[in-house]
Amino acid sequence: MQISSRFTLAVHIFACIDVFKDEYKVTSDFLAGSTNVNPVIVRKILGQLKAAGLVEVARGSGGASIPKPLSEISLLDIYNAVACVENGELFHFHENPNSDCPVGRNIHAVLDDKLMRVQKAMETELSSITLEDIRRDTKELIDGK
Amino acid sequence: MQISSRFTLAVHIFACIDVFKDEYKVTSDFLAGSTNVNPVIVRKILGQLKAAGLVEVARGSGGASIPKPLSEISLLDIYNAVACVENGELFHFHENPNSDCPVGRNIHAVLDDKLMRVQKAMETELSSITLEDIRRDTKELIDGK
DNA sequence: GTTATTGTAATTATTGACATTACAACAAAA
DNA sequence: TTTTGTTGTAATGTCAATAATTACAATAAC
Repeated sequence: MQISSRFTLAVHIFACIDVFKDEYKVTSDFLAGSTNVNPVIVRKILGQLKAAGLVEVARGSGGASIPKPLSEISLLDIYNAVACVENGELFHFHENPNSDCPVGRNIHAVLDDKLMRVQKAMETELSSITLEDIRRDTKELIDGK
Repeated sequence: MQISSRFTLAVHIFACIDVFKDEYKVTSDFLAGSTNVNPVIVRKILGQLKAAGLVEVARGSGGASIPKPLSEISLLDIYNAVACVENGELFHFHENPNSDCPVGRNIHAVLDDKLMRVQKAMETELSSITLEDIRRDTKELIDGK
């Protein structure tokens, strides 16, 4: 299975909020229009980002905003906020290896640290990219430089 | 979503084949016993590993074996063989960003290379671990050192 | 108060994972 | 050559996650 599109959606949402913050009120309907997903899905993602303190959402009056510098929000923050993997574990281990078998009894101990290393490598790379990078590259493309 | 347990299952299967190769005929039923998953699932995984040239399976007479040195089979080889992610793409991108929106039109171009970097970081780490590492650590635990 | 919007529940469709039953194809031993 | 054990594969079922959609109460500004 792939990592849920909630993640790329969330990044798209951040890019929109930043790009359009001065021109429009960036509502869930507006964001649904740009991402082409249902407004309710957008609101769920905004809810998760809000719970992580990464966005502010104006109830009633409407509109989302980003309450801190883009350089302080990494793709890892977003990845964690939208909870793409259960328990934060990238690999799904088969549930009940047979403990009566020498291999089944030890497979977890053998594999766990290695899988963790792989996961950390991925998360480290995610944490090295921030929304400021996204903003810069998006602006460059939009301005057609 | 997490990466399918087919991956950890496959590694478990390799460990079993190696550990028990001299004592038992390692059949799909035997492997099903150690992993605690259905023998048909084991056969499907063995089929994928066989297609990738990572195992040999004796039709009729039964039993699986590993046709090359453990040090030449990496976790990345296994990961690719069992096809845990579609198209080899770790991240599922939302399908139809609105091309009438400056952000929707450019989000792919902005994100693709960054996501690829993250994916490569993970795959590089996977490729640095081989079945020889698994064999060594498994043996150490089984022998109680 | 009217209006626009958010937060959330409920329902549905679709997809992948994994389990399970069943059986033909196959290979080796009796 | 029949018997036995095994593989490969199809068909079916269950379960969980994703995502779309409808509906509506709670909220905030005008």
